[in-house]
Amino acid sequence: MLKVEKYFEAVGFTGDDLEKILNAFELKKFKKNDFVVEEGKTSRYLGFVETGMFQYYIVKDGEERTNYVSIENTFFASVLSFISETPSLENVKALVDGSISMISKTNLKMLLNEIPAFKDFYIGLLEASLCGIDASRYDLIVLTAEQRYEKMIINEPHLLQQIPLQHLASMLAITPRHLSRIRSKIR
Amino acid sequence: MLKVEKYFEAVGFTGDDLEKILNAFELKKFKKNDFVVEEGKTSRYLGFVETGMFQYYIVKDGEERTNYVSIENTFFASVLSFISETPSLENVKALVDGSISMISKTNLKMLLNEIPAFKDFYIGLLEASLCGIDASRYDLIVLTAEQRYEKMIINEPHLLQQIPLQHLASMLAITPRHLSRIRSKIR
DNA sequence: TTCTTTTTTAGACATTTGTCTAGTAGATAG
DNA sequence: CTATCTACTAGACAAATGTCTAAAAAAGAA
Repeated sequence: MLKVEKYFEAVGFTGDDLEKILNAFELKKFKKNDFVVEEGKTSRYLGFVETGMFQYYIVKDGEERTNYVSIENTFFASVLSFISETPSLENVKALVDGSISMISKTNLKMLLNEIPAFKDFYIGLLEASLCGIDASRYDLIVLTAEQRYEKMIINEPHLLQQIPLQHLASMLAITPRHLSRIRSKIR
Repeated sequence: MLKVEKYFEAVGFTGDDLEKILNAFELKKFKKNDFVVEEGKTSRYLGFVETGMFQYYIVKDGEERTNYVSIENTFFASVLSFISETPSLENVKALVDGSISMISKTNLKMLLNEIPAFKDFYIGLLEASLCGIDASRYDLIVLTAEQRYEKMIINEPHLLQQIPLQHLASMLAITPRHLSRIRSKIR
């Protein structure tokens, strides 16, 4: 059973509605380093991570700068591209083998029109995303790099264990060199 | 005529719906340095700036750190507080005398339930906010302080003329000292 | 295992940014 | 007009962070 199914059940969808929702998704598999979204191409899909981890990053001066990493049981999209239908500024690629339940923008609109409760679900999803990204931006402004790292240890310990430090560094908006310094200081 | 009325007309609302929407808002006036939202208090209002400018900031180590400044004809809220109904981390205060059309969360929910098209409007508002804040976070990670300042000159020249540099500095996530340095370098 | 590649650490030094402080200019109040 | 306050600039120095480089450690492949 797909995780996306459990998710929508837990949110309260049943019967025909649930079936219609699940039919709107399709499962796609990715091998390590496969691209889900490529810079310059418009991404018309919203994804729900079934398995694996997916890294968002942009290439700046030849280097990968990671914005975020999505893990199992979460929705994700290349926000700007998906919403405004413009070429994506960022890449999304699989950090390990994994799979994503994806829904096209067309199907999403169909669900929004046909299932009233789905609109409320989508509003909730947008609101939660807004809170998450607002809090993240807030941290970038208010906290020091060291404080952001400590917060990551507490709030996202799974990332620490699974993701190369170089990627974590750019999520913290610092260089790997500096993260190494912070780590040696803290221990 | 209130700007919020023009706004909802332009978005396509008419007749009873428009009237119902406008009745849900109430106009509040603020004098310079009045608080719209206070840290620690839950903010249950969404606002539409009619006149003036309103500064969001948090107090860190006794200093004001500005997150954003809202100007005329834009919606705003203390996002985290409004959506998740938790005490606000930030203050919002009037930089000059001004007025805001405000709608309570209760009234917002009422409109969402009673006017189907209002749900679509709200989805659009959330999507636009998400794009805006995502782009802003992106800039904080990818651009240097100098590049962020140059972008502000191009995209938000009105801020430059109206807002004290100390506030602009913290919007750029730097100190006034450093902004002064950047300004003298660029000219 | 052994070889190879990737990840992580860290030294040395450069650059960026912050802190503290003071001075100047402009605004405002009396 | 004078005194006071606020905004802005800037010098001197300190702290934070980046760059370049190399080596150790860990992970993966043969």
